[in-house]
Amino acid sequence: MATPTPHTAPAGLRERKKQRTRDALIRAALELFTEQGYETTTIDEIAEAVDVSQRTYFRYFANKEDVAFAVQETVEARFLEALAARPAAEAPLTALRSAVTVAWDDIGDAIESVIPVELYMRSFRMIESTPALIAAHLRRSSEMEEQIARLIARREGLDMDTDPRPRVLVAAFGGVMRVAGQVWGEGQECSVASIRELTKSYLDHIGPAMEDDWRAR
Amino acid sequence: MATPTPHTAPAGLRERKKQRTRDALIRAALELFTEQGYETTTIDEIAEAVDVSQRTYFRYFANKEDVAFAVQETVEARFLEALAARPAAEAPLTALRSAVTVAWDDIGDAIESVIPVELYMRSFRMIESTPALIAAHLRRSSEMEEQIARLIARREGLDMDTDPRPRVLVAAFGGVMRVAGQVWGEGQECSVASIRELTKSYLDHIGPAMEDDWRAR
DNA sequence: GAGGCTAATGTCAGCCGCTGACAATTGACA
DNA sequence: TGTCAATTGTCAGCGGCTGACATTAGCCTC
Repeated sequence: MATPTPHTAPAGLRERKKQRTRDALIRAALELFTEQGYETTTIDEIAEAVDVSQRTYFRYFANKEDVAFAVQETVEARFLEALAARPAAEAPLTALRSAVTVAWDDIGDAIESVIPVELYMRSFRMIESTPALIAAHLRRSSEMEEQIARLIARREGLDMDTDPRPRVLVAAFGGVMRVAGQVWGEGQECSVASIRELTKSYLDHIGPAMEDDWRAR
Repeated sequence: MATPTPHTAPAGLRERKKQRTRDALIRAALELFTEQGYETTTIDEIAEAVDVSQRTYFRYFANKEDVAFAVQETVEARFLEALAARPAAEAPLTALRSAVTVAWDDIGDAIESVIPVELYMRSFRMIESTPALIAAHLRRSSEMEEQIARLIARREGLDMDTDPRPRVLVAAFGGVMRVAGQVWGEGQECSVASIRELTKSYLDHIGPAMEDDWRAR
């Protein structure tokens, strides 16, 4: 049995060329977005920077927003893999926490193969300060949470349609992840290690946050 | 001292006319959106139905999405008022729960003064099945949650920048509210009372959902 | 109640995101 | 090398959205 999902480089010249165009579009778009702003950047500019037609851009990305989340997509895929690999004995929240911790190690390389981490971080900030991208980000996150909740429900042998607990837990988890991302984006330390540690410590607050009387202690 | 916020009818003819145009645009838009779909409806159609120019539409609403959330806006305002009025002695989650319960009673009338509740419900379903509107809905919700978290933090005398608990609790609260809205939209019972009860019972799950071992029941 | 003021509206031109259709180019494979 | 299929470019066009300017219509004063 080989690796669950290879993450390998493609074979043919045609395929490699496509990959290069795609990566170039991502780099150019993020560079332009972070430098002059998302709204003021046009698709024509992105396409021109990579020397392809506007129509070609839309053959790689369905819309203007998508290119901003292309890297995030791989990050999320890695996390889902890591979560699915957690032992069934772990409690739900523990499994989520462990999966995040484990996944971040692989993720760094996956990001760096397309863009420098520093650009990834800048685009993070850009997303959080652009209303249209915030909306897209949240929608993506909620789809992600739906998948995660399904996974958790299956682990625990629960029916998501009648038991709201998977969704509720995952909603809290997702919220914490989002906040962690924001704080990381605003900070100075742009290493992958720093966001991993930030996430871990924030996740430790999920339990205590639900107590009734916060003023006691 | 008068009522905290009047919700009264405006005075001048000019003002009343504006209000009527606005309401007519909302009604026409929701009717068209729910009947033939959001994407396939054009602003020109909405404007024509109310017999105004397309440009006028954009003087009332900043974009195509906004008109779909016009009613929701009043709903949210009522909730915030209700929350601010809760006694300081209540625990955070209790205050949220009580505010929701109290607010729904006023909200029914506020909705009905613009559109029939049945249309409100249909538009709810429409929003949840339209990707672009889901994104907008989530962004609005997250802004709402930010406000709520701020309110909660102030009640408890906490600093939101250092203490993540307000955000985490409100994230869970917001998630549950969203799920309750979805379930209500998909159901048959389109009364305001039904969504109020649904919300109440769902909120009761927030505490238990955070336990470590769900299989211990 | 006539006239001036200002807010609301209509009209027009134009940018940009996005799509379908068709032609031109280029890698793949016999 | 020649055929086939995939990728790309070009073009036309729709719909969301905006600025600019002219027109209309409520408001307020004398």
